[in-house]
Amino acid sequence: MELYIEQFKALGDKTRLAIIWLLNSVPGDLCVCEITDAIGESHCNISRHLKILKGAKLVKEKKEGRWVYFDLAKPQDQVQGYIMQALATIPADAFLEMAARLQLRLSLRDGNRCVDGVKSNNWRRVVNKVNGKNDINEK
Amino acid sequence: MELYIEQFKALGDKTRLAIIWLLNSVPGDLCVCEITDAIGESHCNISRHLKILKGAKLVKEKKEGRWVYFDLAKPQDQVQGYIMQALATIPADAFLEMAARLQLRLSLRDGNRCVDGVKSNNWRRVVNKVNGKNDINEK
DNA sequence: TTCATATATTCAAGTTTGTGCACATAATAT
DNA sequence: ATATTATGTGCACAAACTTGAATATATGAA
Repeated sequence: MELYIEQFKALGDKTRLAIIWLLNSVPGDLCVCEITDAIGESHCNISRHLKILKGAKLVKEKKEGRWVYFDLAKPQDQVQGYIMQALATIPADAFLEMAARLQLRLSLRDGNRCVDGVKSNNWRRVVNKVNGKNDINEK
Repeated sequence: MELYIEQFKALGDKTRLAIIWLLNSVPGDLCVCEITDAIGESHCNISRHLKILKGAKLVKEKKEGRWVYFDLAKPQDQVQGYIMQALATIPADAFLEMAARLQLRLSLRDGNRCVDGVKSNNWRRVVNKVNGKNDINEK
């Protein structure tokens, strides 16, 4: 019961729902800095939100040296199973720009692993290149 | 998107989750005062929580004179469908006492409609009678 | 070792939320 | 009309939440 409340509370936030949606949009896991650049918020904020999601057992983390990868957690019971299904069903409408930024960010990976920190030079370069063609990531 | 956030936020509260559970535990609808007596909080608080749930389109209301009945809302899309399924799956464990109070409260109905206000004399009477036998509703 | 970097945490605002109290509204009864 | 009753709302305040800035931790590189 307490866990359900914690889970619903964790999901009642724009940034955290965005994180969940990002994790649903890829087959594997995502690095903290990839999530940060895709959403475009400060890294400390993303870190905090990830901690809340982890506390609610909605995501699980895997450490690889300095990098920390997050993925959706396996449902602990039937209730959470339905919650995860609901989350997987959320349409892309409100997340199109963010989804494009994530794909761009994932193109920087090497051997399917993240090799760029938050707001790296590589990231700035590809963003600028894409911005020259269309207005992705434009405010 | 905003609606999903509002729905998750609405569900991230102990009292509101209790209200949803009560509505799931009966085939029909429930009167405000029945919900209030079953949960055992102040009527104004229950009223406010119901307003929040209604704003999130999780419950719908039906007015009958002075009495206002609430019921679970029909899902507006597939996401809410899964959310409602999750809610319907929440186990009774944490709500046993409350469920017993609701059944007792519903026994006061006349013609399947509520005829007693919050903390009525009838309610006090049946609660005292039951308390004489076991410790339901005991603090 | 020292430095750089990915991530986490502490602190201090500012904001939101939950609740008790009193009062307001609306519908019924007398 | 007045009284009663079921429900809703405004106010005030405490608790919880969100966030930016700075700082800390931890891992790897040189």
